[in-house]
Amino acid sequence: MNDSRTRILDAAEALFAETGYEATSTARIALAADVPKGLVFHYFPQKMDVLLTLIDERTEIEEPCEEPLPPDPAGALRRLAARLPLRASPSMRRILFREADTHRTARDRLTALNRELVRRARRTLELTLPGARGDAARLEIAAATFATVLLYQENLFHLTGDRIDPDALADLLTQALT
Amino acid sequence: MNDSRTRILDAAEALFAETGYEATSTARIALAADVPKGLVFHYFPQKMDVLLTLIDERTEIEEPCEEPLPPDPAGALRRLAARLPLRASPSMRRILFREADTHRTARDRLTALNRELVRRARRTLELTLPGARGDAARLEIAAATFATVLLYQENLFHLTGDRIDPDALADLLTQALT
Amino acid sequence: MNDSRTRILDAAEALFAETGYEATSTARIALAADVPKGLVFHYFPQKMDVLLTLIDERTEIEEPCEEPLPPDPAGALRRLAARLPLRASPSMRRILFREADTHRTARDRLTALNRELVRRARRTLELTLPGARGDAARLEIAAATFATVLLYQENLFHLTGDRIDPDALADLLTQALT
Amino acid sequence: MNDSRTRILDAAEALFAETGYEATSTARIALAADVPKGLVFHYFPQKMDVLLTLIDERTEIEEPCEEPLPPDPAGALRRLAARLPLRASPSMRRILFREADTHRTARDRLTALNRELVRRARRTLELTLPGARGDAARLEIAAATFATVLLYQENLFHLTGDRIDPDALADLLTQALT
DNA sequence: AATGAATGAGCGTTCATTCAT
DNA sequence: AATGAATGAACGCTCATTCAT
Repeated sequence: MNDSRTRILDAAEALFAETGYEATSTARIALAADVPKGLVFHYFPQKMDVLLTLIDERTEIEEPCEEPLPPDPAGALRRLAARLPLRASPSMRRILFREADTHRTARDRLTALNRELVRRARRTLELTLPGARGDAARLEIAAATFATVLLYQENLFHLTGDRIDPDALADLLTQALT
Repeated sequence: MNDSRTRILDAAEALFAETGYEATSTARIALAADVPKGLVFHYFPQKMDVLLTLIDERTEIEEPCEEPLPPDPAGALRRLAARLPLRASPSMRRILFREADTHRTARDRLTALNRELVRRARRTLELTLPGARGDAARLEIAAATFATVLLYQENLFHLTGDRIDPDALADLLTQALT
Repeated sequence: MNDSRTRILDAAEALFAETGYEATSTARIALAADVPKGLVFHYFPQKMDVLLTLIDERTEIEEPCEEPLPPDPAGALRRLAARLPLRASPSMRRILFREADTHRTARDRLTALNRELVRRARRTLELTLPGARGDAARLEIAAATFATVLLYQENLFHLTGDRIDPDALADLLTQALT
Repeated sequence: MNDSRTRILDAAEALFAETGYEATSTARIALAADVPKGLVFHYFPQKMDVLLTLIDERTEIEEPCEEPLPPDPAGALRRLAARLPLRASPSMRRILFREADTHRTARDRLTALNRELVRRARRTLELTLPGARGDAARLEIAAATFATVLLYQENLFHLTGDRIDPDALADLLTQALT
């Protein structure tokens, strides 16, 4: 069965997140996965394929679910934060951010994610704050700010040990727009 | 004179920014700097010393200058954004962000920058919005958000081509707190 | 049936001829033959067995046929050239020549071919030039030369695009001996 | 000094001749040369460069020396055989022949050599056998035959253990043309 | 007979680092 | 201070071969 393949991906995910793609050798991956070195290349002909497969199989941007929004804007934004449309472990997020700088596939995925996040935040605000629709520019800034903070949460936490509470940020931005 | 040393650092800065620290060999640095391979190790006994030296000599977090603040909060925040207290070339910024994830020195420098940014934003808001001092938590969120956006702006631009206008964000956050 | 076995040998023959035995992997053979990798080793327990089998089954040195010789020596030599007693495809000939340098089996086969060629040329000359039998040494040189040219013709053509016309060579050597 | 480089080339020459280029690992070369593995790549960035360098530096087609020819054609051909215009050890000749089949550089060198040999043999015969100049075709065959035998001497010897005496061949061909 | 996952030795190559000069 | 040959560990990857099914 695909036990070995999964173990290789698990090990790679952990090691890439911890030390980065370049600094992680295929031998270390095999060791951590407890498989022989050659097997890594049986499943992933090139080392890069391990990274691409991780991004492909372990980050997914969810379809927007169109269930009714909470009527209040802060509540709606809070729900967006809670259901960040990126199904990916913290490890995968770090990998995505780190490798986006040098690997197109990671960059493309991250770009798409950012775009989607902004789009949803904007839409949420438009629907729940009909009065603010007049000031499109302000609304856009708020959406982009919200997306940025959500996106870089993981990185920031790694830097400072602190997180910005998305709920509090949602409240703050809502207040700014009303 | 120290022409060679400077050329080595210049070359390393460009290469680290472009391909990352791990993927840049000392031989390539020497080649790009047009110095013999051995000379790199004359000035920097370990490859890591090149990175440390770059961070040490080419990124600097400015001392808080205590010149009088503009009286209005939005104006004061705007000035903070315009004078991001990080003296570093675009290349050095990319290096700092990229390597912060895996190299302590870069992380420490970036952590310090973030901390300083938050501190200044908080201080600015406290001084210009005396009425808001009562709600320390909200003020903190606003400061942290402002710092985060400033910090990751460069990254985001590299990803998406869009920037969040810091002035507009300053306005938005000010409004939220009043 | 033995469809797979034949396809493996066909693929190996083409690949060995094109890239050489050493530079052809069993995996490539399996791929070209459109059979699973494991099957190659089912039929040929070692990679070398593929080469040995090819030489064994696809090169054959013909038995000397003792049909009456043309009476004139040049005509007789010409017929020998026209019926080079090696039944083998162009691919197999290239394999034989190339691998003879390093693999005993190929060398043995090629040695046998050369010996047979010399033997026939000598015999032809002896029978058709009874007067020349006195000078065995010259006759031997002529026979060996004829054999060499026939043997390396293919190689030379591959190199230079030129062929030595065996008929003309037969004429020339005959004249030298009369 | 270049002691190591020479030892690497010496070792490679012997091993390539014995086992062929593909079947000779760089590790074996280093071992035989008694240098560390890494040094091979210091001098020859790619394994192929070892072969190319050998061909470049250790096979040389000499300029035709225009000293007066012996007046008799057989003597002149004999001298050509004795001074085969290829300065190359027996090892290098085997390498040249073997790798010519798959490596363009070796093929080009061998082609040039063959062409030059034929040219000289033709010229020698033309000068010493003015009467034969009328029959250019026969003269060409004789020259090509002589060149072929000289070229493949080494290979033939490896196959059969026998050599064709070039002097005797020179005599034979001369006789054929007179 | 047929399959493809598994194995580990070995390959060509890279590389940070050392060191004699 | 400056140089480039030397070094050997480690890298990504290939490969013939095995084996359970």
